[in-house]
Amino acid sequence: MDLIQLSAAFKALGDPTRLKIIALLNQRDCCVCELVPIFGISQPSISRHMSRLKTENLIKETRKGQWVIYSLNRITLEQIGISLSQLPDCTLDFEKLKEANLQITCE
Amino acid sequence: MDLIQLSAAFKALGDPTRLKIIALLNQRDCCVCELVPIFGISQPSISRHMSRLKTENLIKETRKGQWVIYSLNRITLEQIGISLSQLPDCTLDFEKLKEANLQITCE
DNA sequence: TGCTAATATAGCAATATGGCTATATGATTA
DNA sequence: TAATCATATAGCCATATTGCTATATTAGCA
Repeated sequence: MDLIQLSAAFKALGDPTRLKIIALLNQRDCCVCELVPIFGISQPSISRHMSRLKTENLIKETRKGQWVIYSLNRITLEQIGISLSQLPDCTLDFEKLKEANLQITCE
Repeated sequence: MDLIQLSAAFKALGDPTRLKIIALLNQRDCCVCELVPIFGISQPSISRHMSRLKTENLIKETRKGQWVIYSLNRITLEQIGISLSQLPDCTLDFEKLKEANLQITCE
């Protein structure tokens, strides 16, 4: 997971409503019509949040009759945690800085 | 760390520039004037990103003469990782749903 | 087939975000 | 004290976000 993907995932988690949806799905699968009364916002708003979370691969959906059951994609959530503790190496950036003589060496 | 705080932290990490700043600071402390040439964006833009990261307690600053040395607040970063793997309990929300007879029980 | 329920999409408005330039502030040095 | 370097803040603009309502789509049932 590179920095661009990771920042996009964080952005998706960076909304109180979406993060709580993740917390709810962590407990059990839900459909949109259950989330609407929990949050007290409109059905289309919830639907769009789900779409956003799905784009970032944070959730999966299964149709069950007239309902769409959303469930947490725990693998992605785990990967995010791992990526956060294993941030990429930026040595190249620091080397370029040194070459350009822009590195600060105070003391 | 509650969901509101956590989502704010994720929002701060949810920008490619800020996340890379975090990755850079993970390697070594930096001042603003080193980050400017790395990103190729204006000094005020970097400064504002730092301010945002500081607000979310993700970084610390120390003045060293004319420079402000920014360093990673590893404790906060760790807490975020922990919070992500220990999402809060939402039993109450599900109970309210049940009371209101809005819980879906397909099959 | 026609009606209803659940979900998704389109389009709008208010607000937030992230870039910029200009300028202020703080510290060092001539 | 005046000039300079590093950083921060203010204000502007373009774009993204998040809510809404109206409407389309999809599935189940009389």
